[in-house]
Amino acid sequence: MDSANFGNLQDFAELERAIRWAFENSMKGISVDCVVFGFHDNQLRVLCLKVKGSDIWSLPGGHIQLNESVDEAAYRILKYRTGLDHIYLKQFYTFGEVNRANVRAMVAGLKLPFPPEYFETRAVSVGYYALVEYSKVRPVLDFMSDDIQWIEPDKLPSMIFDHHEIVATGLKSLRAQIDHLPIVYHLMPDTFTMPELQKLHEAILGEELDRANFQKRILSYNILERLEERRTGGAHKAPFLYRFIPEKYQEFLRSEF
Amino acid sequence: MDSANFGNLQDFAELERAIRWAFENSMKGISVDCVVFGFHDNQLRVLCLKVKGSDIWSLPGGHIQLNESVDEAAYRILKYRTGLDHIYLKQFYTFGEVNRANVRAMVAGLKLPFPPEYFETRAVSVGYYALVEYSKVRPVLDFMSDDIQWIEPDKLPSMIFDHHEIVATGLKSLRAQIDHLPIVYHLMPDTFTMPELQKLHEAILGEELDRANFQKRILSYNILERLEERRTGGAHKAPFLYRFIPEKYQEFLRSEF
DNA sequence: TCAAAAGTGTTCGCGATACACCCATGC
DNA sequence: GCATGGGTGTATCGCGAACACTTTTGA
Repeated sequence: MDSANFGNLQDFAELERAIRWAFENSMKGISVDCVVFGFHDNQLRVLCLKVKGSDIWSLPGGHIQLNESVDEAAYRILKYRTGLDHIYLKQFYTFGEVNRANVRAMVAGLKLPFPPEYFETRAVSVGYYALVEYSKVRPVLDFMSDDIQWIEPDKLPSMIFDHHEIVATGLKSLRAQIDHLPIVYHLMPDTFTMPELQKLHEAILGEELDRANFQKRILSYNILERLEERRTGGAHKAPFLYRFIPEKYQEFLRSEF
Repeated sequence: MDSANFGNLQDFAELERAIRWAFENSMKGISVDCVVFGFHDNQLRVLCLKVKGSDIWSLPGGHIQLNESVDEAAYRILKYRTGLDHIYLKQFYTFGEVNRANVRAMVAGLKLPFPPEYFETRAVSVGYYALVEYSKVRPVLDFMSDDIQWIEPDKLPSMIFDHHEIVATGLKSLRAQIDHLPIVYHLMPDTFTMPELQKLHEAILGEELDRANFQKRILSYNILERLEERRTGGAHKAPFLYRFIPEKYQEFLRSEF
């Protein structure tokens, strides 16, 4: 085994080996938590895991292995949870309150075959937010989680530790970014219409935008290609389909800094 | 002893006790590093420590005690180094590359009376930047440092680990902040002239600003009080003295968000 | 034919920029 | 008096907000 992966474990012995491996090959007292944003039904949503045998939910997260950077840990955890590579990922804040995450207290009643030292009484967590295309994600459960859902940030259920605050802070960072960077193309399917893109921006910002001005602003970035096709089916004028041009996007980023 | 403090130690035995105490009462594998900005001689400067017995410099930093948050650790370290309380402090990034900080390798030749486990082969560091008033700081040396200097960010000497990158990233964050927040009042003395404030902004941004427009923009924030006095002595019209009004500043912050 | 929604053009106002002009001070 | 630099006013430009008008589509 060369990476912490608790999925598809055949039996308890194998699970125990995996946990032991993770303990021995990970940094202590520090972890990574990810706010994974997706867009579905005109709503911005966050990927949440239900902690097995409880009504508490958590964000996908995990420890940092000794042989990987913090960024790499975030990528690995996301690949494990979503099946996606090359995700847009951004570190936004590190959470370090003394009592924010007492794992040892949390697992105390579970009668696990490990000494208490395996679990931390305190951990600092580096928060990342990810932008993923909802339809491409195949959420993965494991021995710690018995449900996984896309939930709107303002309708979160009871969350473990300070994960509620982590989502709030991550959303704030995303909002601050979107004002001057068209990063949201990571959240859209390959082709989309201008009204669809506008709905995404509105969902992130939590406010309505002017149609005409939105269109002009986005097109002025010169990172979109208008296709010949249109999206038919609505009882109205068929909107054009657009596609992001990654090379132009890179060019735009360079011109900004 | 209730906090890590290596200053004014009477003898080696006491120093040894202090190090042992810090080892036993601190989180492992994680630390805090601070980019302390000051303004002097019309130059933005960063507080740097020279590592004892070497030509390598470092930023003020340290470990996080078990009973304090990461923010509190940063405040404690800064108070220890500068003597200042109530410093403006902002977390800006967490540095987590695998090989960024191998303390064990660094101290290997020093023949210290501690087993290797006392020193980390890997540490993640949470970066903070601080804004302080140069003239009020009384820099403090200790057993790890034999010089302390205010150095311009683009004239840094050889720095330990990735501290060069930490300064660069911190400066970038400060620049991004200053565009829409007049936070720099923490860097100025109680009273100052408009040209002096402009020099500070120019030093941070690395570019010249228009005098008239700068004045109008700053005054439009309504956080400055113009005093009756003027700064005399120059071979030219005597400029007005100004003072920041903390209450108005707080009011401005609230109106922005 | 009509309602709904997309596409496009025009106007307005504010804020940033550039720059002009006057004022005070030491040499 | 004059060079230097501070204080203030004004013209202009660009961008975003607001909104009107046209076009297309399914029902």
